[in-house]
Amino acid sequence: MDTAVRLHDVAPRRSPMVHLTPVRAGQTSTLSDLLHLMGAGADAQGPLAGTPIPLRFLHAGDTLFHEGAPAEAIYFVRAGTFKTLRTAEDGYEQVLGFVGRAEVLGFDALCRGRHPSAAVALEDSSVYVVLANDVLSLGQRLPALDRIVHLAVSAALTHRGEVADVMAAVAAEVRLARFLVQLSRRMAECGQASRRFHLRMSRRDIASHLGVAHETVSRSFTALADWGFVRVDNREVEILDLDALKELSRSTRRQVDEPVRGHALNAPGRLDVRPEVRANAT
Amino acid sequence: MDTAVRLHDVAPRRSPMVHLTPVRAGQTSTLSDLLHLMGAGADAQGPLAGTPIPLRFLHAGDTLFHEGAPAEAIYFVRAGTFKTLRTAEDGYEQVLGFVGRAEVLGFDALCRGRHPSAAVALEDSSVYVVLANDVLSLGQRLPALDRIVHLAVSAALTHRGEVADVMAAVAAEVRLARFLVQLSRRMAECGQASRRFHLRMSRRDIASHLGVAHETVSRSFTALADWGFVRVDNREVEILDLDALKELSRSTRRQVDEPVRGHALNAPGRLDVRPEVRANAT
DNA sequence: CGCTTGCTTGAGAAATGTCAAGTCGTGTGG
DNA sequence: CCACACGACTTGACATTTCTCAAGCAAGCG
Repeated sequence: MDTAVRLHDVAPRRSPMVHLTPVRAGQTSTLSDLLHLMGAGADAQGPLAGTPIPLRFLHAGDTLFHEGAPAEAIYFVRAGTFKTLRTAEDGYEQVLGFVGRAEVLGFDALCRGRHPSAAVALEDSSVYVVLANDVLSLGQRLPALDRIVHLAVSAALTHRGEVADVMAAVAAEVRLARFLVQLSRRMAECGQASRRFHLRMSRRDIASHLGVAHETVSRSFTALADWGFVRVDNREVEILDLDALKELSRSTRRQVDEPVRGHALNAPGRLDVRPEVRANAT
Repeated sequence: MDTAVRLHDVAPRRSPMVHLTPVRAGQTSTLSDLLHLMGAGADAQGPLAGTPIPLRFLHAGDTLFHEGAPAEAIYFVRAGTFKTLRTAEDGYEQVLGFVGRAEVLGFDALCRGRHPSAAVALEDSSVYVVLANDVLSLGQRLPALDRIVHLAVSAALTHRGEVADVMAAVAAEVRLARFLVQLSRRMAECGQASRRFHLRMSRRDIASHLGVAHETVSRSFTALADWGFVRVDNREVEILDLDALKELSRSTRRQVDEPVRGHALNAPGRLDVRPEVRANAT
């Protein structure tokens, strides 16, 4: 009770305007800066290192690119967070995922020439803009760029694969648990606090991403909090028991037949791990 | 009734051993062949065009690479079909997607050095093997290779984005409809028959991919057939009314608030479009 | 010929979707 | 500075759907 401060004032309400290399809107940065961001600082040498790379600044809610827009460029997130989404005819927004620092955006547009999904900033953000044509031509002359593109895209592909895991869980609390564990891990990878963080996205966005109704997300948050796994205050989340959260996220759809030739010790429904859970619900 | 032949004997039960450049198991092909497969035949010139590219042949059920295996290479599907999946601790297989001809496999392993997912052949198949190291080095010397890698990966990213759409639908029939529409479109893109085809995957695989129980997939198939949208015989599927199927797949989770500023003409639940549906169920 | 695997169908229980109401916080405008 | 409106979030109650368990059928294989 005393270890944790009031969750309210932990994170700034808006755009924690990160302090990086002092660059202002409209100003361009260099290829060297981009390589540094992507962790390829060692390769940031050579004659092309000074090649200017445009920056683009966005405010919370701004759209980086719309669904269906022509593929002009790919983007590397320098600061901030984005959501990628597809909008159905009736206006329903299907959130495909959330993208943060040092991740790539818009690469999926290359194959068809148009963006299959849109990207919207969830907070004040900035991105490096690499024109679609330059991706190949620059990459040919500077292997380091080619390399970071490969790595970033590979990571994006991995990340989108994890979406299926999140959406496949039967119970809504499991989906949320998986989402939080994933988020926590990604925060840690970015060098940020992984036990307590500020959700940049709304409940509705999370709901869409998990494939459930937003009311269910609310209820699931409450459930996780009741079980003592997390502490939630609006968009402020503190993970109290990461192990329990991971254990919960291991709950899978029961594999009906083919009882895992060998040991069947972990076969029974994982959901019963926490009897209190369903018991309290009664 | 007479237009359609008996569905049984339409497609071969096993491996329709495509007749391409006559290559036998163990034999290696050339970079030029790979470029041709990927639709970059025009660029299949130059001194490196003769660079040997190993081929690998797999039987139905064979594993191309396991989850967690070191990233040794990426693969381009020359013939056949694969499923990519992640296996949970209790043995549940989460199917991430299905990959066919001219598509890339294993690229998501580059960023971490290990395959985050496994790939299993659903029929007798063959793939071009490009070693992880060669992806960069060869790509540097041969822009055409770099290009097809970019395009193929972009397509893979797009494809994984569509998985969310499939899994997000509320009703199971809608998920199946979206899956079938997607499959039909991809078949067409490969130059194959898009109105009638043979499912290479089991009901269980489909179920995992859609995020529902396999019994529900069965019921959904029956439902689609009852409505006259498709005709199903085991794994043989014939699409009778593609428009209806597309219409059904447009059903989205109802967008509760923010009634799409402007026109709300298409707001009401799409599911009521087919009254017979729920009516017959009673 | 029996076995295994894949698929279908049925029935009950449990979970979520949906609709509805109400709280809270924020930004706007008087 | 305050009142107000608006959006985000929470919680409740009910209908609906799916999950789960079970049984049965058909086909392929040893």
